[in-house]
Amino acid sequence: MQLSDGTTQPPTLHPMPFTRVEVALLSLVENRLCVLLGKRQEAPYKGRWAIPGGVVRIDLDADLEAAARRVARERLNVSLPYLRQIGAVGGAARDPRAPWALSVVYRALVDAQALAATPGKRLETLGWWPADAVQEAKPAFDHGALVAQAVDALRAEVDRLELPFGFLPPTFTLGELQALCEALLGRRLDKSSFRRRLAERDLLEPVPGEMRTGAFRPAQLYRARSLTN
DNA sequence: GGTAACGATTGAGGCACGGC
DNA sequence: GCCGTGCCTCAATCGTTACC
Repeated sequence: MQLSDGTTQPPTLHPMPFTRVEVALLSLVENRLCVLLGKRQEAPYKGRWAIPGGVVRIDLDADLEAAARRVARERLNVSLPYLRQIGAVGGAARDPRAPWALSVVYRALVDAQALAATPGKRLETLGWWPADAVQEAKPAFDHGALVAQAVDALRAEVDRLELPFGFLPPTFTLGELQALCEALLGRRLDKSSFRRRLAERDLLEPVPGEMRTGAFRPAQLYRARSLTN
């Protein structure tokens, strides 16, 4: 192999891992946190559900995130707005195609309706599975554990009030924000504590003169302070 | 038919209390 | 002290009912 300084790389002395990226796409579907799985067209695990993933291609991918974005395009026919790396998993028993497989796992929270993903390369169909019941899909490889990691990471962020403002509408009421967080966390939140923590972190600002009118008392509309600075 | 009174509902906020 | 829980009050609106 020719290196950038003109020298030639000697043959490797050590076996290298089978290196992949996996992308866990999360969304709220009917107010439940769900993960997008694709049904595999090819062995191994033909016909089983898995999170979209693919091999890192050093001839195509400038870095790991670029690899994840390419995989999302190829498998789902979508461009993802943002990705966050969860971490990496590796081991000898992870993938029957290789003696040792390494996966770098990314996640993204997306609007399932707006995403409009369609099955791409090596996928028969796509489906949104409830994140808390993903084991019922009998996911291929160790993808059940990877989904659990992605869900835990997202919920830990929401718990810390690192809110997914890119996932929210431009303006929202405190009730709508709390409902969204509760749906992502899969549990109810105390209104008083939630609002006090929001106020302490100074995350939101009221939109002057903007109220959400309905059958009852109009609610104040807010927007993310971070989006306006 | 028009109007007032009342209850139900929901958003917003406050406060006391207990566990850690 | 911090945080969650539970309960309360106040505001605003809608629907129902009673009264004129």
